[in-house]
Formats: sequence, C-alpha cells, structure tokens
Amino acid sequence: MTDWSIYFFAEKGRWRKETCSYQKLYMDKQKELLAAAMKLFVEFGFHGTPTSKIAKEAGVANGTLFHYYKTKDDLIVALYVDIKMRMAGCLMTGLENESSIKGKMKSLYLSTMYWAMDNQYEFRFIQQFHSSPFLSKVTPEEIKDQATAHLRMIEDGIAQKIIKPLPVDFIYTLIMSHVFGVYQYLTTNEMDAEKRKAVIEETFEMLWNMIS
Amino acid sequence: MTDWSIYFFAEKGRWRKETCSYQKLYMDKQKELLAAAMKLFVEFGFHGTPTSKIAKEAGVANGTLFHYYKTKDDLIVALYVDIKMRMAGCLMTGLENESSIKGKMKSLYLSTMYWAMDNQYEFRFIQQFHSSPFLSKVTPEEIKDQATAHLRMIEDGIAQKIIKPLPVDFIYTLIMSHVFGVYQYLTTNEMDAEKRKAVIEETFEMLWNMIS
DNA sequence: AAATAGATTGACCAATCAGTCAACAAAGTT
DNA sequence: AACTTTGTTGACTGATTGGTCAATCTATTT
Repeated sequence: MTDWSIYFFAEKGRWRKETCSYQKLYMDKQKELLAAAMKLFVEFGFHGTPTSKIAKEAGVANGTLFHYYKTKDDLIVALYVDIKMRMAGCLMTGLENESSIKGKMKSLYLSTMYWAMDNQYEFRFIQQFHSSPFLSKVTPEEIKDQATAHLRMIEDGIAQKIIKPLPVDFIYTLIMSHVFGVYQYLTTNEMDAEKRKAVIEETFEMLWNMIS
Repeated sequence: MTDWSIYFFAEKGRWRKETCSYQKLYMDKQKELLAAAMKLFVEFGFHGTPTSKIAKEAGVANGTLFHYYKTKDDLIVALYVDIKMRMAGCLMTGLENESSIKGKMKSLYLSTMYWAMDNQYEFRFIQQFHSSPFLSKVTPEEIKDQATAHLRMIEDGIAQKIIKPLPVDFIYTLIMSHVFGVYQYLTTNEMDAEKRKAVIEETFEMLWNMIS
C-alpha cells in the first residue's frame, strides 16, 4: 500500500525514509512543537491549550512533547527564551551603519517595530508572558541579557548628555512600553504600508522628544 | 455544641444568625468571590486557579460561584468590568480644580499612577487581562466607555493646538502604555514615597514632552 | 403562617488534564 | 552485525477540572 522513497533533507544533512503520500518538509519535531505551542497559546491562552492539542497541532505523539520538555511549564519558559533569542538576532542588523546615538536608537526602534509587525504571534506571546505569573520563572539577568545592545547605547547617550540622566533600565522600560503602545495601535487600526511607515517614523520622534 | 448569637451587620442593614466561633465581617458573597478570584488570578494566572480554589478562598460553597456566574469565563469578564468601573470612579476626583489642559492631564495622570500603586492586584489583573485572549470577549466600546473623560480632554487639547494632532485613541494608547511602563519601574525598584513622587512628577513631564 | 423566590450548600459527575511507560524505530558507534 | 543511544509512539492513569443538581436555608410578600 504505502510507497516508500528516499528523500534528502538538507537542513539536517541526512537521509530519511518517508511515505510518498504525505511527504512534507522535515523539521525538528521540537521546533514544530514550539511553533504549535506559540500559535495556540496566543489564540487560547496558556490555559485553554492542553498539551494534547499542542502535540496534535505539531503532528506529533503526546509523549514526544514530554520527551523534550519535562513539564508544560518548562515548554512555556523554553518557548519564551527561544522567541527572545530569535528576536535579539534580528535586531542587531543595520546598527553599524549609524554613527550618531539618535541614528542608532532610531535604527533599533525601527527594527523592533518591524519585527513586531512581521512576527505578531511571537510578539503577542512575549506580551502575554510578560504580564503573566510565568515571568517570575525567568531570572532578571536572563531577561536583560538580550537587551545589552540597547542598554549600552542608552548609557552612551546619557554619557554624551543627549539622553536624560535617568537609570538606563528605566529608560529601556519606557521605550519598550512605547513600542507596545504603538504596536497595539498599528494592529487595531488597519492601514497601508505607507501610512504605517509614517506612523512608525513619527512615533520615533515622539519617543526621542520624551527621552532626550 | 455551637453557640448561636445574633449580630447586626450595618452594611446590609439586617440581622443575621452566625456562630460565635467564626464571627466575621459580612460581605456579599459575590464580592468575596470577585476579591478571591482577583487575588488568585494575579498570583497563579487564569489557568492555575481552579474554580474550587476561588470558592474556598472566598469562604463559599462551590455551587455558589456558578449561581452568580454561569461559567468561569463569565466570572473573569465580570471581574474585569468590575475593576474597570471601580477604577474609573476613582480617577474622576480632583479634576475640576484644574483649568488648563496640561493641569487636567497631569491631575488625571497622577490619579492613575497613584491608583495603580494603591491597587496593585487590580492593576496587574487589568494588565494580564489586556494581553490575554479574554480581551476579545469585551467589546471595544465597553473598553473605551470608561475613558471618555480622558478622550474628551485629549480632543480639547488637540483643538487648542496644545497636543499633537493625532487620533485621540492613539494618544490615549500611548499614555496608557507610558503608565504601564512607569508602574513596572516603580514596582520592580523599591524606593521611598518621596522618591516615588519625584519619579511620577518627572515622568509626567516626559509624557507631556512627547504628546505636546 | 403559608407561600414564593432567591441564596447557599456540598456531594456528585463526565470530561479533561498533565504526565507515565513499555515497546518499538532510527541513527550513530564499535 | 551487534550494541547503544536517542527519538517516537499512543494507550493508559490518577488527579483535577468546570459545572450540575436536588435539597436546604433565609428573607420577603401575601
């Protein structure tokens, strides 16, 4: 009945047998689990998404989830760390082109906003996680770690007397809150790419007025 | 065995039999349920708090919860509406003393910040609710309803060309995000009342720089 | 004092949940 | 080819969940 063939999957660099009938892109089951969990958590909340549904959505057996993550809570925290890392990787690009503090700050702000718009599930998951009791399961150092680039920039700005002399993490918090606010506005009010760009540019100037 | 006595409970203006052994303040069971639910939801999240625990914390039988709220979800939404209304009630005071737009805005900002600091469970519940899938169970009109005072003020400010000519609900969103950010900073960094007051005053000026 | 309506109870239940486990499959190692 | 390690499965379970219900209690009305 089933027709077996051999396929080569470049991502892993190894051969694999797969049925012809549902040949599909090979991806680590672990990654599929994270992707499924993220989607369902955002849509139905941490409660409201049983592990069984996550496994099913990931196309994986129930037990596989618990092979990779000892508990459901572990999965949630791991997902948070994963998304945070992927985000941090995206925000680094394009920074070196700018020389001024304001230019660098703007570059970072724009990257953050566009990343949020392009990765809405990821962004909303982080938002949900941040205002949930799970946040306390991640150490403050782990949270700040991904933000060192931002923090150092703010420090420089303060040293050059361009940015208000306030605690760096305070300014960082205000920036992030601003990003959340702008994100919320952009997603609840539909608009074309041009208008959206204008809003993002304008809100950066507002932000800059606030902290400089 | 049990020693029965009669107590008068002024809040309800009626007499009630109660055992001497655990005489306690009488309060609507419904209100006790909301209070218990709020505390537990903030501490353990919407999941992580079974209805049974809520009933127990409220000192009420399991069935009583479902007498007042058809489902657990109903309870969550009702709690949100309740807190929002109580908050709105508190924010109205002291507004009429101010004449200028900036003065009114500052008064409102201060009330909001101090309310958040004095009602941390309430504030954190709203925060959690806002970034959860439950938010979609409340209509946008219901959410905006409590903010009409703010919105009208912003409108006036724009008409008088004191505030930037942007959509009012956009400015409102930015203000609320700012409040969330400042709240987060104030609660994660301990400081005395004086220092806290200074931060709140200063952050208002920053906010004003941003929107004016 | 009888009747009505709402409040309160807690035992109870079907469904669901997070997590286990024994068995099997694949890949890597010797 | 034999062995070891790691990945994968899905049936299974004990505990818990949200929610029901018939009975009791309390206050008010008639």
